[in-house]
Amino acid sequence: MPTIEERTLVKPKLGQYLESIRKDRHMTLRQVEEATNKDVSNAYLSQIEQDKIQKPSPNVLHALAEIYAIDYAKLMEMAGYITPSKPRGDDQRHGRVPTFAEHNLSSAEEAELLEYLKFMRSRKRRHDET
Amino acid sequence: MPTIEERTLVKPKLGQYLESIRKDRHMTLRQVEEATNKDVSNAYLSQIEQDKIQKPSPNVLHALAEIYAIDYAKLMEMAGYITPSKPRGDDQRHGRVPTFAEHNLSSAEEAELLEYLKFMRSRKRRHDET
DNA sequence: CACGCATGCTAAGTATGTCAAGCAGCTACT
DNA sequence: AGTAGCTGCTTGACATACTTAGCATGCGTG
Repeated sequence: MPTIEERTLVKPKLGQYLESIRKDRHMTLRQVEEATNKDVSNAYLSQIEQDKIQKPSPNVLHALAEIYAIDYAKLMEMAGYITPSKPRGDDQRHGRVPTFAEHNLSSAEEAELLEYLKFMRSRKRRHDET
Repeated sequence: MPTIEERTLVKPKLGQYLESIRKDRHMTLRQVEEATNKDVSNAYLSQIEQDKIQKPSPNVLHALAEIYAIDYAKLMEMAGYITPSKPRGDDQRHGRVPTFAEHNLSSAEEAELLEYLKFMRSRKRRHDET
């Protein structure tokens, strides 16, 4: 299936945008490579700027956003990712306050509890529901 | 300096988490595949749940977040992506929405989990083992 | 001129996300 | 027995992000 009218949907390309930003900051490809601590190699950045890479990974975009001091989410959008873009101040949907919220679960504990929950439920086949 | 030991740090894995959510929603791999309009194949979801995929693409995570009605940013974070909402600094006690909020725990399950948490912590006081 | 050497770029390779197809186990029904 | 339908899972192939080494051009020096 041909995608719907690619031509009319041509948005500002990620590559061009990134190149213009870099030029604006008066940086070379290798300077950016350095500045990002090799997170983005000069060769790779070149490919990105020429739109040879369709979707650079979010982490790469983040590195670039940081050193250029531009908006990470904007880059994500340009790259075709769906941005979380929810500064959602609104809280949980169900009024039920999660019991484990106050328990300061460490990540490891959380993992273990999840495991145990899985075990519990797998063992419970018979009478589900309350 | 990092307060916790990174090597033994076991975060709740993305796969484990996704599997528990799917089970909680009483869905099969293929149902999810259908629900996401084939954005996520059942085969691939299986691999994700078994942590055979290290970083599923954001778009895949978004599809899953949508049908499970869970937080996209949380999945992104779990997958190791940097989210626009800065997680700056080392936080081992992730402050975000608690994992168990999405699991529709029955009170019986809640009680049992609490008990198990108590047990875990009493056991860990002396020995911390994987 | 030649000799660096910095800049942007490319070619070829590696790593890994993703899918189509298919397999093993299980349940149920005739 | 079969056998049909789900279930989760694996495999083999492909697409593409990403790397490493190197190229070509320019731009200065001695």
